[in-house]
Amino acid sequence: MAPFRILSFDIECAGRKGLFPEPTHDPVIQIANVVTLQGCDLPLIQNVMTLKSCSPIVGVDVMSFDTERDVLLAWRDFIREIDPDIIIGYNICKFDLPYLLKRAEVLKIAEFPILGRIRNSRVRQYGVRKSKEISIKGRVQFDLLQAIQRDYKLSSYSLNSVSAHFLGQQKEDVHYSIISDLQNGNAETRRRLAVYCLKDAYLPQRLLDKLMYVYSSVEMARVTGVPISFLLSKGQSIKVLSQLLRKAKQRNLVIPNVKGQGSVSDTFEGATVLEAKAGFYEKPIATLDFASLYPSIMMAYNLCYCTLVTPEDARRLNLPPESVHKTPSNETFVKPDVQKGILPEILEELIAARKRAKADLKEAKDPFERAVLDSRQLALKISANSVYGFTGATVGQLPCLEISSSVTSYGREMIKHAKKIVEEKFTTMAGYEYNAEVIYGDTDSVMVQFGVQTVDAAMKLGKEAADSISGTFTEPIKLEFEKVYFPYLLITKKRYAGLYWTNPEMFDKMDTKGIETVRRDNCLLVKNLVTECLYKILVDRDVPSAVQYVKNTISDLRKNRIDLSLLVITKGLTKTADNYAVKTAHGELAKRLQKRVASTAPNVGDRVPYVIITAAKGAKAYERAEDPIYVLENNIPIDPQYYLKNQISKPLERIFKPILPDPLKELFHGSHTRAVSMSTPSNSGIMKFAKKQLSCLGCKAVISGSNRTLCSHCKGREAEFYCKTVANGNFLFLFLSK
DNA sequence: AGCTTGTCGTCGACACAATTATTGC
DNA sequence: CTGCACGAAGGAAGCAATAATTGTGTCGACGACAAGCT
Repeated sequence: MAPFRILSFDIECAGRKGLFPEPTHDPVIQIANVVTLQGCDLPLIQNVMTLKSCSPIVGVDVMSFDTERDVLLAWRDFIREIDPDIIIGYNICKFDLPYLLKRAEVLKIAEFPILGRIRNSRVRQYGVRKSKEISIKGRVQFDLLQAIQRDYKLSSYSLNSVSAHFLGQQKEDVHYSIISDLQNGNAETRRRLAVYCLKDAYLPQRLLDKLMYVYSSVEMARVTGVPISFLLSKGQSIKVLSQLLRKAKQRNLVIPNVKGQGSVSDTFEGATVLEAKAGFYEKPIATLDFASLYPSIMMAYNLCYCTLVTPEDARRLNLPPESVHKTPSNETFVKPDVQKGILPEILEELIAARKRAKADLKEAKDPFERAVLDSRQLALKISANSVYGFTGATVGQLPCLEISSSVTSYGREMIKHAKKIVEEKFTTMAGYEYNAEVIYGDTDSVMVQFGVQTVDAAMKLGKEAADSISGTFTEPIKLEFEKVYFPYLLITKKRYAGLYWTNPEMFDKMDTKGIETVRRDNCLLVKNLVTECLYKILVDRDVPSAVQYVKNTISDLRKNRIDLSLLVITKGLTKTADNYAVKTAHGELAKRLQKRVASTAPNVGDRVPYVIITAAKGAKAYERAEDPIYVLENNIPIDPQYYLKNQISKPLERIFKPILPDPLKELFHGSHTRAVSMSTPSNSGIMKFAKKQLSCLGCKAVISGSNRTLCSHCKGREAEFYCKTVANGNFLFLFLSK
């Protein structure tokens, strides 16, 4: 099969100065395209289509046009000539594509939206208000923003920060307010804009390649039987439904349409989380996991829509007890010899295929092949796990709480059973050296302290326990020994940290769950501080050094020596400010920003970055939240006390609690807490750089006057250089959205 | 006039429930 | 292949758990103030 042709593109629009471009008013001024073949590193074609003249760029085909109409039509012709299989970009499905269509409509270019592969098929836009869906027949659209938002949890999803995260490189950020200036300048400034635009087309291609999206998407589409476009535009349930339909057709069964069947609004009981015996464990903790718990339960007990026996069915059919399973939630399902379920069959296939993929993965040496196989096994795992969720989705296509509540009820029994067996079997009475103790467990796992001192011994006992307990369950339910934590810091349910060992020689990594280190709603300062402390405690086993590190950080914070970027907190905006029942910092800030500059204000679904500034005593946090860039620009003082009290003290207290007798006293009381100063961020490193630079930030010429950042030549391009400078300072990308 | 006493409002501390965001599995 | 009439549609995995913050209510301390007493 010929390799896919992939087109990555980005458009720039001239907005009225400082505002987001409106497709009804503001023209498309540049389109950058990068064409690659799947599997090839070098771009096949790189070009830029611009309005008005533009200086040449080495290696790039720069095409200048007199009218916007010519630019759009040139792009249409380019698409038809290149005939790409996949069209990608960043936020193309919500911005670039609808914008182009709208412009063509405004300019009355009826012949523009003929981009598909079916002759004369027009590009169609579905949905008027909220969801814009554009169909280009025969070509797959793949929006990297959507993909990354779906697959990765990041603090910011700007192309800049995403590129920094995955590719280790940043783009040249051009402030939205100067795009018009660059366009209205000369051929040279338009060249600058073109380079920027081209980079925005190039980065999505790099991301697609690096994250192996083509492989994983094709695999996922293949195993679940949905089009690739569904993977980004629709949820999990469509995949399960697709598999169900596929299987049902083979069996000559029909699936009822139950959607209009009133509101099944009640919820069902989920999994058991064992009580966490909090503490710092300096003995190895073995972790036993049920492999694919919920799928194996559904297979073991033949749970399916077509095996469920309702009370009426039971009366009518009068089934003998030996041909049914009675679940702990008191539902009845027939055994496979009466009727084999569709869901177990789907799951069997998915799991068998995943096993093959894993085996292939082990064999594979070539990195390219490994990438394919790894994404394949991952796709199968995800598919298997979402089958249970589908049956419990009361607002979904085919809810069946009898199945989902049965699954969880079996799960609850099994984790309790596993705990009981471990604690009954591994005792001094039975000839073992120590009494084993289950210190924690969540849904499908038990953490066992066998009492032994070495990782090796814990592994041996773990394997023994897993094997003997597996034997007490129905096939294919299996308890596996997975890893050893040593040492292990258990804080509460769902929050712990430890060194993760899979072989007795060396630990694999430091693993943290639920703690501030893995949460996105903390500032970087807290995240870094907690990570560093845990590292010192768990890896170095040096508590005094961790304490000293905390003290130094507190001292720096008090003296305002912490970079502002480390103090930025981000939270997702889930609804508009008016719809919040209680006022929230990010919600109120979003409301204020909306009033300030509506075009750049955060929307629902965006993450809102903010810092806490000083204010009158007793002021609520939501009154003190402020946009980090606004804080920088206006030299507003931040509130170190807030960060000390509300951000870093509690998380540190929780971590040190099992280790130090009186953590608050040890960490927060002492000479390092005395040096209080109320300086503004202008004293911090980053702004010193920006304000007091003696050479011009634009052209690096030395400036004679003292209070200027730009020489007379570069005056007037402040915003552009501001962006560049801050981006180079490894700073702005952390929170500059859009 | 100077003191005592009672009332009233304010403030801070604290407990508690509700809301919100996020993660674990 | 094109044009027209007609009908349908939107669209969604789950629960358990922690922690921060807001909002509300209660309680006690404290000071201001006025009235009354010596």
